[in-house]
Amino acid sequence: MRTVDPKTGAGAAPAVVVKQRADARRNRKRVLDAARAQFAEHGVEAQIDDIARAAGLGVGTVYRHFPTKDALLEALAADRFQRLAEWADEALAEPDPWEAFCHFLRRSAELQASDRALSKLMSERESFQGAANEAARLLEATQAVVDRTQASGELRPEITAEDVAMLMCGLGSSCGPHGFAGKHGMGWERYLDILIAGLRMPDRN
Amino acid sequence: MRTVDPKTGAGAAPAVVVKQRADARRNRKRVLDAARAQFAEHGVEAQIDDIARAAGLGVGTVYRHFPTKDALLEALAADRFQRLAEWADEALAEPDPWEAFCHFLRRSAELQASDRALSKLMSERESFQGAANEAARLLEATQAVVDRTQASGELRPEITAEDVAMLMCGLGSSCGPHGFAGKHGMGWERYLDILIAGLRMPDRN
DNA sequence: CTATAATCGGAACCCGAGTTCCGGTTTCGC
DNA sequence: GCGAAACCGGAACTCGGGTTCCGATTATAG
Repeated sequence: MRTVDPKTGAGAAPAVVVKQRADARRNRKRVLDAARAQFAEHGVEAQIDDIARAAGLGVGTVYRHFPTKDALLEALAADRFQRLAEWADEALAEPDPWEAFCHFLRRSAELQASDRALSKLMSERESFQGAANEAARLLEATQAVVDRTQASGELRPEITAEDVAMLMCGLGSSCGPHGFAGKHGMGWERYLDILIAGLRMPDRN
Repeated sequence: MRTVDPKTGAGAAPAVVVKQRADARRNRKRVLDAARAQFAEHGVEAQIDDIARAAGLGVGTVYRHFPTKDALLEALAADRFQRLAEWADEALAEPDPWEAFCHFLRRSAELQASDRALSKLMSERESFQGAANEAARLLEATQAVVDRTQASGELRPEITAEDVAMLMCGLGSSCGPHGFAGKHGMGWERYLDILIAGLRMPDRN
């Protein structure tokens, strides 16, 4: 029987998964779900043991599916990037460019602020080895939204997708549950409002 | 001989330091300097051993002056907060309120972006036990600058000192040497420009 | 100069968290 | 059903990094 290299399987492409036992597939999902929750709540310092317990499994099982803590993190990151990229695509389909742009930012901000680990990963990790493709795709999709909004004359022309990513990273770190804003009972909305005002063409504000 | 409780001595108030041997005083400063450099470069995960080596001292010496890694971090944080607060005070003395406000932000941003540990501390730490006073003073001083700038009609009226702090925390995490911006070769200037535009009264942009 | 106490250095200790290992269990093709 | 191949659980291992300890060293009072 051909087995799947866990390293590859842990990445994103669900393409070549060959013949995995039913319980294994089920448990992989459990691990992923538990890990997402734990990382979101405790940040990257969430412990594998806790993830395993939350998933109702042993640590060994976690490690069989994801050879390393980093691999697990990357798998989740890839997931997130993918979702964000989808949202960017959806924004392209909305009628009003500026509205779409804001909506995209709003959804992203909400996601970022609710997940302590993700923002840290995005703003701190040296590279997203396992999620590099997804990250690139997200940036691309974001650029499309930026371009469209600029074409409508509502967004400053010098803004790039990288700027948006950078700003959203900042939002994640300072508005997350353990960030400065979180500690002072402020929401990410304030941050986003200021940011959006800064991005918009001066004559439209 | 009355000895100084290291815990107290490690804080900020240099008031009651009674009779410390000259070499001890000298070494304390060395530790502080080395720690500042190491933390700035490597973030909070800089190691005590490395700090000691950089200071040309043994680890024991470091621990005699600062009973814990956290205490050391707090001492440095207090320092930083104090400097920032001074800058805020200086801003109050500059003639043009808006210029002064921007200058203050610019200096702060530069400091934040150059120090990996500081921004993490500010945006992530549960509480600044040892630096709580300094943090409060900084917030107060910042509020004064904000008030003055708002009075001049150049800064949006709903902005608070907390907003400014939150935004600068975000800048620190995403524009530091290891943040998103740093990895993409972007500077903190872009971030700050957008931010300032978002803070300014719409009719002045 | 000498005594004494503060200070220094760094090897050793400790502990937490990621990772490995292997006997027992479950699934699936025949 | 049956047996082999996967898979599971969780105790045990490893290792890095903060912290402690104590004999050697050095500064200061008298």
